[in-house]
Amino acid sequence: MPDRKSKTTGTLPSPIPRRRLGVSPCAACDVRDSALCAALSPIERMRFSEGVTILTVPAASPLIDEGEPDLYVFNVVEGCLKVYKLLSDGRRQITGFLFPGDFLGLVNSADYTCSAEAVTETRLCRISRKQFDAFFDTMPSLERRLYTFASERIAEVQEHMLLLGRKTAAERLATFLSILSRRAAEAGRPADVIVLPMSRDDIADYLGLTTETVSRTFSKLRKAKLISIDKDRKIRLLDLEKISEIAAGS
Amino acid sequence: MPDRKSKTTGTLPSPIPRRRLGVSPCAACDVRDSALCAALSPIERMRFSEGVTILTVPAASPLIDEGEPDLYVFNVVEGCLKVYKLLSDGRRQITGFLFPGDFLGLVNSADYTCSAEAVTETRLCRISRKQFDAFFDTMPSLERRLYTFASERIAEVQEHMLLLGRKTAAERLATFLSILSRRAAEAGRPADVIVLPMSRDDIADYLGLTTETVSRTFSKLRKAKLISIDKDRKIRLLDLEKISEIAAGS
DNA sequence: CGGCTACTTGACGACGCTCAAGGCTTGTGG
DNA sequence: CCACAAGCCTTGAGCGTCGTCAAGTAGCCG
Repeated sequence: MPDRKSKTTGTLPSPIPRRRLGVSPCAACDVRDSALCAALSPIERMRFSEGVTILTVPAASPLIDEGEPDLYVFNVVEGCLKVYKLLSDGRRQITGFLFPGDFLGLVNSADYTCSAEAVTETRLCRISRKQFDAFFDTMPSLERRLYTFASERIAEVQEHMLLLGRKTAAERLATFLSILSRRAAEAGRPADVIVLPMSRDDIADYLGLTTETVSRTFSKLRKAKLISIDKDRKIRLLDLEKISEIAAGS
Repeated sequence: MPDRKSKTTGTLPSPIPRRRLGVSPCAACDVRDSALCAALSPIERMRFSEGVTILTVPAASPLIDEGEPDLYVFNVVEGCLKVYKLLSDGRRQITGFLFPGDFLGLVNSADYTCSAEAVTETRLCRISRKQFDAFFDTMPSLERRLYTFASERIAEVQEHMLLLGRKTAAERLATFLSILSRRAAEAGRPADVIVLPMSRDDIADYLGLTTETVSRTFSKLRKAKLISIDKDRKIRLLDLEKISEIAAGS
């Protein structure tokens, strides 16, 4: 317990200074208009921000472990997280990757139902579950938005269940690339260039495959001239339409 | 569209008479204390019930189709539904089975994101999405409970993603049996006897397997003396502990 | 009784996994 | 600046689990 705590919260550098200055950390937040907090009025956001701590988690560091008490919820401000479940023998299923604007804490139970770990260095804003829940009573718009997030999340995981249960390796990877392409476009970046922050291992555990199969399938897509693979895990989508078709099950 | 409507709502027998009698259909509802409606006060329930229609869907009849406008939400009163997604070539993933007390409509988007079909003859209470949403504004407890349902649902599908992505056939089936056993116990029935309302095909599409594999795996569990298979899809769990162990990944 | 559907079982094959080796990049220390 | 180690990724060979195809059985209903 003590060493775990040092691992998860060991690197909280700047938040207190910021608050001491009387400036809400939310004021300069990059994701405040897309994240959960977009539901808050300026005054509400001010109140909200009093409970908020900004923390930075280095790449490959654990943030939460399944089974631990659900003490905090998080907004991702910058970077990338992976959320996953483990079997006792080490088999792992990554249930999702979280990017800026995403909320970690939709499942509200006594203990965390998943583990989470930083993929790249990740900046988060954190608030205690207790405080967060308390805001509900006075801010119905927050609860509404939280429900909207949960609803969208359920739609997403339904798609992912279809992928895991019924799609081939090529279809899975094509789906993965399509999703990231769409997210890139939504973030205002080009839809045909994708930077993968995560390793082949992570992709495999997200898609229910092995590293080797992911690697082979990348090669297959490359040889079919559907993608090109640059340095630094950068993928160029050469035929977005065809990739979408494969993703949908040809 | 017209013929679909006749299929989904073609068998609506009793609701209007009931309302005419001035008796809320909720008054005699079997699931009103476990379903979403448990969040409502008697007065609220009265108001709520004015918008409610009870309908009965025969076994194997479609209720909603993915892509159709999201016009209604449902509570299952009696029976069993399957909710699923299809690929264009017919591959199917059942994302869940719904039983009495379960809510159909957690995903709130313009169109249905899944199809649903009755497994056995199913009694449902239906309300228009529009009316349902309108209740939120005046009944915060309803929204709170809806969020609770969504939260629990997300926890469930995370488990199911682990199953689909990482578990073996035997582990999947053992997990399925464990879940149904727990539900039976929660409903006050013995935990070691399970009646499967759904076909082997449905189980296969829920677990990401084929009928044949499901059948073979049932046989394997039977030969290992972990279960016995009676008539009428009745399964006796002979070693609940061992089944749970297998479900968890041995 | 015949036909239908659901389920079971067998034989075979394929897709993806396991095991293994090798290449490439990155960081570190001599 | 280079040598070396450690990861990460790729590729190959062989295997196994589960899918496919097919036949057979059992229960149900007209």
